[in-house]
Order: sequence, then C-alpha cells, then structure tokens
Amino acid sequence: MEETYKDEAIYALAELFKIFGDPTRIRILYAMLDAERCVNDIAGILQMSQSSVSHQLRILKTSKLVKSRREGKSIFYSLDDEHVRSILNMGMEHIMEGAGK
Amino acid sequence: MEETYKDEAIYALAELFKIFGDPTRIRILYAMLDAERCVNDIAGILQMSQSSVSHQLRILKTSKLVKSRREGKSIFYSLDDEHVRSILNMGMEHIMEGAGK
DNA sequence: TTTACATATGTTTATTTGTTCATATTATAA
DNA sequence: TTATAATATGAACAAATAAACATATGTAAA
Repeated sequence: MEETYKDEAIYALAELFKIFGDPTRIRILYAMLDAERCVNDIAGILQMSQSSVSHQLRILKTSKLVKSRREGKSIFYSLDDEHVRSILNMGMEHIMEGAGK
Repeated sequence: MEETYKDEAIYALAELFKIFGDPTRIRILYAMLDAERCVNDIAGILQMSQSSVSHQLRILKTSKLVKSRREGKSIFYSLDDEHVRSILNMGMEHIMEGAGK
C-alpha cells in the first residue's frame, strides 16, 4: 500500500544494476568507451578467454547495454546508449567522492 | 596496456552497482526516497522480516548509500547522498526508454 | 567443397549471496 | 533491576552465477 513504483519496474531496475555489478562486465564496457571493439580484441585487452568474453557480451547485449555490428568474420560491439555512459559516470563520481573523504 | 581506469576503481564501481543489483535493496531505497524510515516500518512496508531488512540495511550503510540516526529505541535510515537518487533515476530512465520501444 | 578463423553456446563446477532462524545488543519503562 | 521493544548479528541453507572447457555455428578464402 505504501509502495510507489510497480514491482515490475523494481525488478527490471535491479536486473539492470546487476549487469553493472560485475568487474568483468565493467571492464568490457570501459574497453568500449571510446571505440567499438571486436570480441577478440576485448579478450586480448582484458586478458581473458574468448568464451568468457562472449558470454558476458551476450548478457550485455540482452540487457541492451551494448549493440553489435558484423563486418566480415568479426563482430564489433559498442555501447548501445548514452545512459550507459551516464550510469557509469554517476557511479564513478560516487566512488571518487567516497575516496576523497 | 590498453586499460584506462585503475583496477581498484573498476572493482569499487562493480561493488557499488552490485549493491543496487538486488530487488530487496532497491525496494528499501525507494521506501526511503521521500522520507527517513525506521527498520520496523520498512519491514512492514515491504512485508519482510526484521532480520532480513536489517541485514540489507547494514550492507547499504557500509556502501555509503544510506545513513542512520538514532531516536530513542528506533533507528531512522535515509539516503546518504544525492548520487544515490541520481543513479536510481538514470537506471529508471534507461528501463522506461527500453519499455517504450 | 574443404580449411581456417571468429564468435557463439551447452555443461559443469566453485563461489557468492539473500533469507531464515536463533540469539545478542541497546534503550526505555516499570 | 527486571521486562519489553527495536535493532543487530552469527550460522546454516538454498539459489544464482561467473569462469573454464568442449563443441557448434557462421563466414570467408583456397
């Protein structure tokens, strides 16, 4: 009776943040901050297996945080949305402010 | 060699978002959006055990997302920071935009 | 076709974590 | 002090999930 937001939205919101709540995915997102990247490049940059990167990319894509584009044998991923950048920045601000105390 | 942000910041950022990545904690935060609340009230509003709420509040407080104030036998919790509100709003915007497609 | 390269997808395992139950603090009232 | 109310905390259990490994799909060149 006291709750304002629909349960559906609450769960969707939690799901969204859960995606951001993993260091590997954050690193992947940051790797695509300034340029689109193909899977192999990301795996190389982050020093992790192609499989693991691909699994995480699928999660990021399903959540609409990244989009992909095919070019020959490679598939290039990039941030889907400006909100992704905003959310990352807001979070980073909070972190930095806490560190400055 | 390609990474821009310090690993430390990356992990802190993921940890922060992980806190937001649980429906219960999101509901607790929304319950405190417009007013401070004591533990029992939150438990009542969200229909969950006092213990569970208390556990989650500790996590929220440790992460600097909420602060607390004692008044007699009760302890009132509220959002610690404007960033918390901002992050929630950014996330909700992203959700709503996705739903509008 | 074959072959090779890039990416995706099952499956299993180990770890993380939210809830519950029981118990411990802390503060007020009798 | 004793009793009661509000909150916190420790331990156990079940559910979720990230990584690793093996394999499959798709694309292009030979």
